[in-house]
This record gives sequence, C-alpha cells and structure tokens, in this order.
Amino acid sequence: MTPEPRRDESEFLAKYDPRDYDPVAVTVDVVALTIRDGALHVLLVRRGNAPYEGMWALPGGFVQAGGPLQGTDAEDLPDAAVRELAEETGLSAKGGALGRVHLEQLGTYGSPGRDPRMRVISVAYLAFAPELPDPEAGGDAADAAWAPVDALGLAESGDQRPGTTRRLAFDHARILSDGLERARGKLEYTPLAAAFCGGEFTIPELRSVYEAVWGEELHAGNFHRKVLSVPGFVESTGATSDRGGRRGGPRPRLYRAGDARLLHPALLRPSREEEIR
Amino acid sequence: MTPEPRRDESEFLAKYDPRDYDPVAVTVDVVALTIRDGALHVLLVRRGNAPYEGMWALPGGFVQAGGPLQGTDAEDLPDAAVRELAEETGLSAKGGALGRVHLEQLGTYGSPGRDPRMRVISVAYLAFAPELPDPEAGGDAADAAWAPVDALGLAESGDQRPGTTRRLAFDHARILSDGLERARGKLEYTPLAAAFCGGEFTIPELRSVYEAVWGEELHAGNFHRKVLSVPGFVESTGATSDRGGRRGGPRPRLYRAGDARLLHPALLRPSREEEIR
DNA sequence: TAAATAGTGTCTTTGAGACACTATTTC
DNA sequence: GAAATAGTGTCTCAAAGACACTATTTA
Repeated sequence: MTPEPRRDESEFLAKYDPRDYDPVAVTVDVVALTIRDGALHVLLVRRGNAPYEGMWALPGGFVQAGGPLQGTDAEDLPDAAVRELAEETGLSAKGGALGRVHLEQLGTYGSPGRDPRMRVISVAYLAFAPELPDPEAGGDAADAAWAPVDALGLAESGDQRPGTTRRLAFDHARILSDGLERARGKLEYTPLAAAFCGGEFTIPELRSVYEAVWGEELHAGNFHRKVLSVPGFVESTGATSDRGGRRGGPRPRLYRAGDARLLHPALLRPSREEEIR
Repeated sequence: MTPEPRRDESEFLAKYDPRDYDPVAVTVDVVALTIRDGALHVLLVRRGNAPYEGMWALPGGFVQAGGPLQGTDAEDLPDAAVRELAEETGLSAKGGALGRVHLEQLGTYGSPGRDPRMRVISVAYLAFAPELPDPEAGGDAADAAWAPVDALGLAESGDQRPGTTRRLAFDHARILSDGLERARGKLEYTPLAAAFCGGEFTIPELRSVYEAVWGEELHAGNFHRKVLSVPGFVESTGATSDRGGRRGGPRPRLYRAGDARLLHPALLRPSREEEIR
C-alpha cells in the first residue's frame, strides 16, 4: 500500500505540506565489481564530508525525487545508480564502456541510525563491469579507486560478528558483503561471468573470473568442457587469441557471450558444505 | 553514500528543514503467501481510499521514520513488514502464528509515477506462512482475504506485456509476480517449503506445497526419496499421521524441519527449458 | 629445453527420473 | 472389494570430478 494522507489527489495536492511527514531521504549505493590483475576489485570513493569524513565508502548519492508532481526531473532508481557510477568513473553512461555493465538491484538498507544525520533508506545496486580505467573523483568524493576486495578484510559470508567488517563508512561493509555473496551465487546459475570480460574472451579468461569471484582454483580441463557443454553460455567467434598463457601454452580460442539467460545445468561451486547449515 | 546537505551533524540539525528536500515517502508492501486447499494463496486487502479505491492491493503502509533524531519510534524495515502483516491478519506478531512466518526482502519499487500522489519508494517483503485463519480488515482496508493466486490472471514469469497484469492497485501485480518467481526459486535450493507447513508435516504434505508453488505435479516416489536423501531437510519425529490419504492409502510418517539452511543437492524444477533463453 | 597451458579422452561415482511393486488405508 | 496412496527397489542416463595425455607456446 501507499500513503493515505488525503482522500483524493486534487485535495491532497492542495493541502500538501512536506512537514506533515517525518522526512526520509532515499539514496542509491552501488557495489561495482570488476576483475583487475586476476583479482576481484570494488569501486570505492573517499568521503570528503562528515560523517565518516576521510573514510572509504561505496559510491552513491541522492535519488532525484522530483517533488510531488514527479516531473521530468524525477529519476528512476536504476537510472540513479547508473548516474552515480558514471559520475565516479568519469565514463559516459550510454554507448561507452558503461553500456556493457550489468546492473541489478541488490537490496535496501534502512535501519534507524545507519546514518547519524537523519533517516536514510538506501537502495543498493550490484554492477559487474569489464576492466575499466582508473576512476576520477567527482561530486563530493575526495578520491576514488578500484580496491582489491581481499585486502578489505571483510568478514566471510555468514560471519556477521560486529567489528569484523568495519573499514567502510556507514553499513557499507555489510552491503559489500551481501553484494559479494550475491555475485558468487549469480555466477553459478547465470552466464554473467561474461559481463566481467570484454566482448570477446577465452575460456581460461572466463575461468579466471570464476576463480577471482569464488576465491577458489578450478580444474582447467573440466571447466573448459563444462562451459562448452552448457547450451547458450558462450559461442565461438572462430578466431584465436594472439598469445598463449603467460608462462607458455597454446593460444586459446575466442568466444563471446551466448544467448542463455540461465545456465542449465548450473555451474556449482565446489565444497560449500560449511554454508549449508 | 548518503545525503550531504550540511558539513557536520550539529550544524545540520540546527539548520534542518524538511522543505530543503523533495519529499519522498517510504512504504512497505508484503507478498504474504500460504497454501489453502492445496492451492497457493496471497493475502490481499481492498482499498478503502483513493487512488485505486475499491481495488485489491498488497497489504502495506508507511514506515515510521522517526524524524531526524530517529528515536524509539523509528521503525526498522522488517519490523514494519511484520506490523503490517499483523494488522491485516489480526494475529499477534510475537509468539503467535506469525512467529512461524518466514520473511525476506523481495525488492524495492520506486519508479516515478507509480503512485499518482507523490514520489513513493516501496520496499517489498515476501512472507511464507502456514495456513492462517481468514484475515480481518484493519487500518484503512475495506476488506481483506486470502486470494488464490491462479485466479488473479497474472502474467507468467518473464511475460511482462502491459495489460496482462492489471487487476491489482499500483504496480502490485508486478510485485506479486516477482514474489511468486522468487518463491518458486527459493523452494529449489532452500528448505523453506517447510515454512508453509506447521511444525510437523508429512512428506506428501510437503510435496503438495511444491506442487502448489510450482504448478506442476511431482512424482511421489522420487520426491519422497529425494527429500529424505538431502541432509538436514527434514528430521523424523518418529510419529505417524492419524489419517491416510484423502481417498485411501497408508498413514504417512511425520517429520519436522531439519537444520539445513540450503538444500544440497538442490531440488530442481522439472522442464524449465523455456525460461533459459 | 623445461615448464606451463589449452584442449580432449576416459573412468568412476553420484544423482535424477522412469517404472515397478508391496503394503496399507478409505470409500 | 476397488481405488488410491505411502514407501521402497531397481534400472538407465546425465553429469561432475579425478586423472591422464597430447599439442602448443613462452621463457
């Protein structure tokens, strides 16, 4: 349901007064993931203002609500996420590198007190990006960078002891942790690992995406056969990469993303026994 | 990130004025599912006020924001969902039947224009409940009832043609559709089907939950063996039901939910080929 | 030349699903 | 007694994973 302040629209608008409501702010935060040097990285910005001034945080900001009339300046939530991403990376949203980015809603975080200034409801988005250039700080960020996820000392999924996840502003460590777990799961049953690669990629490159996100080494031979056996996961370009592996080996063939939206059968992570109970 | 209206908190609070912001309302809507007479039902309320007066809608309402100080009246999002559910069902939130309800966040819906009166961001929750008594209308609802999902004429998952999902107020048909798809998926890899049953249940009862949610008949023998073979899905009570099947058959044994949080291996739906591309 | 890697072959084990069958209960 | 149902046995096929092997490339 939705607010019931007045009986109908015209009467409502005539008597409209924002002070009738407890004020709430709605923001969008983005967990933008990419692979750099074979390791999973997340886009962070350093805060230029209080609170948490000087700390690293997820990129994000206000949603343009557009006032009660919700005119053309009213902004949809995914658009706000793309805008924040573009502002922080300095890349253009349409057509450019951001056009290849996968974006999905992650969850909404609205506990009282998560922002000391006022009640803030934050809608978090999760983005998978191919390798992008170093970001340039924009807006109210003092700095921006791709940070290796492993170096952040995050708690593992399921481990929610307080104190283990306190290196980011607000509850952003928790949001990032949720985003990472979502990403791990998504690679199992969707072909979204290809969103971390460019337009063309090799099977070993795809495997390194899985290894970076899952934090586990995979058997090269079995992975290769599995990827090719799932209908619609990848399709061959017919071409061959111009270089072999870093320390030797034949030149791998090139593929692009196929037309599947779901992997069937799925590519399940090995050894998840601990997570089951 | 979060709002940056002022440099620090004390200064912010001194100069605080809600009119500095475009007003936004935050609501919680609940997709509450249960099984009645072997069919999946959703809790709906009939709206007593404009807009969409007289139409059926998901139960929901305002989140108590608590003002800028976010005092004790500030309400967390899941608490708001439980409160709305309790108000509409007339059941007590703690200890009572609602204590057995599974609740999870479904997603957030905030497109401009989804509510004609003002910008409204709605956080949707998904609830799995065992069979509950008929609801009693409360709050601003003119009526409340468990409605069979099949009779709502919803579009199938993936089918988002406009016009096919227009029997509920606002974008609630879309929210319900998303909730149903989430529920179908959750039964595959979590033991949450047990949340639709009471404390003790038989394997055939559990199977009827799967059949109602998936809309497909399952092979009784294979289902039985599968459920017992997944570690931690169910545990035996040692007892036996006091009646056999409706039209004959031996008395099935009783089980309760086990300690698994994930099913491994998962219980995959048959015949999903259409959904893959 | 040595080491690493791409890609394929093969074997074993597990699990899903089809089918059959017995025992038990309701009408 | 007839029909339906609970639960188990068994067979087949698909798939995951371990292991082995060849061919190709880099340092």
